Amino acid sequence: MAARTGQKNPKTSTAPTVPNSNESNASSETNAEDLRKRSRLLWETQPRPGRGPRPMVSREDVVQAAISIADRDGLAALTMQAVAQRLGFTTMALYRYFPNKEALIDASVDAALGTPPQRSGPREGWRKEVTYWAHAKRTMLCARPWLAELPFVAAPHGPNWLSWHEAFLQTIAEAGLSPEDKMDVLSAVHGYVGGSSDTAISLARAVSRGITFEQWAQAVGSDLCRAIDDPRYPLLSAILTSKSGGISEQSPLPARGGRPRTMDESFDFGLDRLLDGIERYIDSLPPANPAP
Amino acid sequence: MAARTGQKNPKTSTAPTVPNSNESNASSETNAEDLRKRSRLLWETQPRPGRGPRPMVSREDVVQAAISIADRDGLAALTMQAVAQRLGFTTMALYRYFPNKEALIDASVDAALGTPPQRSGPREGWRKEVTYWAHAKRTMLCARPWLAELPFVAAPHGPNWLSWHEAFLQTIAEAGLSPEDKMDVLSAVHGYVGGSSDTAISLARAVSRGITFEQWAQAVGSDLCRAIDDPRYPLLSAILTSKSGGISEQSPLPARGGRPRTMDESFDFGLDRLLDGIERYIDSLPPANPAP
DNA sequence: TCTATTTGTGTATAGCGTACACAGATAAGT
DNA sequence: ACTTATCTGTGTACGCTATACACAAATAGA
Repeated sequence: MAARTGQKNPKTSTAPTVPNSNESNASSETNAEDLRKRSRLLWETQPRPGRGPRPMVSREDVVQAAISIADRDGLAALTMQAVAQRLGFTTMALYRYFPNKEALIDASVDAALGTPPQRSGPREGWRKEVTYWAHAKRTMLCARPWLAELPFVAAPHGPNWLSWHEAFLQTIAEAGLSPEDKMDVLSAVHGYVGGSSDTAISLARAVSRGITFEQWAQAVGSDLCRAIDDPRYPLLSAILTSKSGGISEQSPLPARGGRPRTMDESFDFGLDRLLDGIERYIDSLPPANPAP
Repeated sequence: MAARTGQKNPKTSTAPTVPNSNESNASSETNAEDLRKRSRLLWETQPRPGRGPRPMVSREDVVQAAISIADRDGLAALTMQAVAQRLGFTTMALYRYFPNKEALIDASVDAALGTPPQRSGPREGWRKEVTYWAHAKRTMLCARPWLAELPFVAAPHGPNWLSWHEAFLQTIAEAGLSPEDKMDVLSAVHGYVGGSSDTAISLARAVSRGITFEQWAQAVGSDLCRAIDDPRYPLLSAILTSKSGGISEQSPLPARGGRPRTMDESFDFGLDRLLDGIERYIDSLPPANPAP
């Protein structure tokens, strides 16, 4: 139901070129309507064609082709022509499956997110479960570094995106938080994981393009090291010269305790701090009614 | 010094089209060299021309033109032609200032970051100082939502980027952390702020394009609300139906305490948890030698 | 069987980043 | 002052992108 809108020629809603005025690009309501349309395309499945010839592939196949291109060569290589070629199609044939590239990418992103790994063993405490979730998410992001490259922002949230949220809510289901606090804890961890994985993602992408770890580390490190002896950055300079002068083998800087912290350990350090704070908050809550 | 490399025609290092093989796109070492070149362009100032006519504008002017375009119309509007037109130039004239668009964007990003606001009053505790820093960073990101739109990742870190790091190190200078821990605390807060500002940034961009808060909230909320009554998302569904069935006026969900939490308050909630955890870590450290 | 509808194709277009050659302007060396 | 090497901005051109549009073949309901 609600499959056919009656309108014949929807006149794709991308910016209509506006040849006269290049100042007013906010087409008043069109943009908000756009968001709704994108979301609809992600969620609704078209109700079976009817009359014409069978499509040669499924939308799922198109998405898989797009993903495998992005996986191999990065987001820049993900062009309509590349996808079409991989499917043995003309470029324009793709527009029978998705109305534009944005819609194809929306679908590819959600498919690429995948679903979080199913925890099968016995349930452990919320803290361990959250840590598993965070690691799984980070691993997923690093496995598909092109997701972080997306220039399309505020993409609609598809089924898989929601499934990651659902999985997180499972991890803290028994922690005794209010519904609102659950959502805010989710936002906090979700935000931390996304934001703190940038470096690891950048490394993953570099490696997937044939750059060695050493080359990457040297490039990133040499940026930082420009601070050394620059009077604008006395504290940074002091830290960088305090032990090893630059990026060490494993991580930007060694940790207290002698052994250098790896990049993953730095991530876990921050995650542990955040979870410490959440734990303290949970402990501070009045013990409500401890039902079962 | 080190200004002229002697090489005449550097033969710009973008992918050389590779007409025969479209499989090997990792030009072995070229990519790592690229990173270095980008960094150099960001940091080194060309040593004054010599012989020819005076440039009509400065590199700074070009960057300002680029920023004002992105500020007004978003990253997609930032084209070489638009920048040139705003300066009264031909498109190709820009290539006398920056070797390619990527370099112009690198410079624009760093300039757009700006420097963190100078704290003039008396120094307060590290925790308050870190909070100020986080708010300043979040405000800056929301003021320039196109920064989050950047498809170019792993951009080199310029002077302003470092200045934000330096400012953070000031906030925790007296907290008694080891150099390594300082860097990891910095990474954690930096990551949290960046990752947790996504929603606010998305809103800022929508608003700057003429979408009202209500329209935006409805679009984002309706995505979430697809979870309701979907058997795949029982927990999410329960939360969404527990109080207000969707996104409220202020924030995704109301907070415990009756009044709904605003989006900014949700951000602060997560930040406070993280800082609680950091505080606990600091308190757990052996008191070393309390010098002054 | 007829016919409405849909698929994949072919062709065309506007806009993008940018390579290249050139004319005029400028300063260094004479 | 004159020459000349060098740098600036311009004009033109190219390949690539997303995608609008018209069409032929294929299919299913009438």
